[in-house]
Amino acid sequence: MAKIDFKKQFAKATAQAFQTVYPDIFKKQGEEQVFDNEFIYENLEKPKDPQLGRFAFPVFRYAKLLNDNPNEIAAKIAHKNNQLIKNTSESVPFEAVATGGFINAKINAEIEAQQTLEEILTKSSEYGSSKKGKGHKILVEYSSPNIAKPFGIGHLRTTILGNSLRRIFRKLGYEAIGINYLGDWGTQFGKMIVAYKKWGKKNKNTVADLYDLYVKIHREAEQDNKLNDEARAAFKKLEDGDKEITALWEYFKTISWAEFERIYNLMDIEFDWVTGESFLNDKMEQVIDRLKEAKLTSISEGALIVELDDPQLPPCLLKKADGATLYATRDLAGLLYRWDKYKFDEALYVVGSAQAVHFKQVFKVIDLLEKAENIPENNRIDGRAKHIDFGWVKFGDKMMSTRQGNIIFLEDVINKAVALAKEKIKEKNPDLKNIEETALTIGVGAVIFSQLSVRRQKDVNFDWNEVLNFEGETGPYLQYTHARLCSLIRNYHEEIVSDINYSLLHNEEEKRIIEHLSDFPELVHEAAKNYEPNFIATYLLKLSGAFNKFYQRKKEDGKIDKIISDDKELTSARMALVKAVQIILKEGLYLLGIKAPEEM
RNA sequence: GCCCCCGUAGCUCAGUAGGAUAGAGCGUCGGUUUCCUAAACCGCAGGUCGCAGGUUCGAUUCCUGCCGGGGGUACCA
Repeated sequence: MAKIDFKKQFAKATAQAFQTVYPDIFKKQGEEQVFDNEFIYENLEKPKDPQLGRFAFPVFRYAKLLNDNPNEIAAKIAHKNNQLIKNTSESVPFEAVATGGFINAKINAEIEAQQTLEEILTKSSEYGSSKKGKGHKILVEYSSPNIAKPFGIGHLRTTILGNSLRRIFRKLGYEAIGINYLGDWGTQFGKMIVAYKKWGKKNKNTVADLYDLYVKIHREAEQDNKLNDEARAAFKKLEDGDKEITALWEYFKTISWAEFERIYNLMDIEFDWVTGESFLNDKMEQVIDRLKEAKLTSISEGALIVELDDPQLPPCLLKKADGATLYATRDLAGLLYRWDKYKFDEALYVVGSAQAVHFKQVFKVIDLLEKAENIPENNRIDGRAKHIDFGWVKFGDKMMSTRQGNIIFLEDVINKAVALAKEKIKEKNPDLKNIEETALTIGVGAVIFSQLSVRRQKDVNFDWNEVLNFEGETGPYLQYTHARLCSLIRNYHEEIVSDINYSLLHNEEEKRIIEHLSDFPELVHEAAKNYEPNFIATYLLKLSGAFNKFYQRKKEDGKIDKIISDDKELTSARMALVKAVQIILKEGLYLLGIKAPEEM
């Protein structure tokens, strides 16, 4: 059976109906396109109440044009629509129903159920995958913690967002390359070196020790300006390749990376390329030369700058008055390097919104450079690089700031969440085999989900009670639902097949679930288009809610209408649905970076 | 000063390329289990969608102004 695209069929039939009912509409110059099936397809929406139908088309806009009132238009079109569809197909895919000024399409639920479940059970986790991105390269830079600073929850958001985006784009066939761009260079290392020489322990330093030094020197420097001078001098030495200073810097890096790696392993965060700002040390001068040759640079107050022809943007600083480079210089060199190396279609920077101006400057400089060098438009970076910004993580109404020491260590958060998960398991499922591993999965799942349950650009409050809550709209809730589904599959000792009696899945609860399942592919596209993993998080909550409702539905006698019953035909139909939900829930969680336990 | 983001139920958030009575979770109160995992489900209560205009058949959604919160605004990242 060829797959029916209900949406397209409905749009097409509606367009035809318009032309049949109002044959003179084409006499109106310039209005034709609003009656063609593409326009209608694009303007289809979901009815508020799913009982009204699967798609809806509002006709208010036509009232003036057709000189008729919306209710009449909807009624006439719906009527004609039904006539047309009955004449053209054997099995009726949908029924058009006029409600007010809307034409609602009640689609044939049995056909949709069959199409959807057959496809999911056949493709399994590949359902919703596509080849859309085939041949396209997309770089995703995320996490990028700073050496010598602890991995705080401030870095949690970029890490989780980027990791998820990488997986989402891969699902759509893109070659997505995750980049961890470590903050391993810059004047703060001058401060670190001075602090370490003054107060540091000789051995067995942890990141926490280094961080104490970092906070201390920031405080001291506020009182004593000489420290800042010393720090600048130290950083200059580092840039000049001083042996002793470089060894210290390497030492800081080793300590830090050990901690970062431990956290990435705990959280199952993946990268394809781990690099750092220092990687660009020998690549900045050539970029500066290019900019000079393009006559874009100038000296202002002793600093080397690029003036941007935008009154909204301050000039981009390439070199400070003391000759040291800045992070914009490094990002410029980095972007040009990545362009040479990858020829990407898109380069995403998953970085907090505080750096919006910085990225605007960097992208603007690139734009000016490419124009000045007359690079052909199809070979330009311009427009391909994007700042994927996100809001702050606040704690007790304060912004997290590593400089002020107002920070929560991510590892503490994970440890607490895992410990709590362990407690819950012992309380609820003490016989569980791999308690340690499951507790880790759940604890980490809770932490990850806490960052994805809010839209990117909003600030999030870090609230222990919320992160450590495993009930309601949380990661563990989704995981629990998944475990439940797996439990059903275990208890059903027969093979799950898609060759079932689809008419048995006719109740509202089952229909809602199938509708959600059928929406999944489009949803993944939307998430990618908006760089917004939260779409998937919200979707999974709805899917899980719909399933749990079905799972605990009661019969008329007040008892649970069990999925596995003596009615073999019914059970086999329901189990096909169960399996499909399990597949999608697991896949959706994977896209968020969360593991789906089979038992918990 | 200028620029950007945010302002939806007591709290945390969905909903926004305009559309049909604005939805969840947490918290309060009440109910459901001789157990297909109650980390669940059902119900009650809770809203001038910051305020005021404008565009529109229709605005939480778009535009303007204002109020409130946050961020940014050349030698930090």
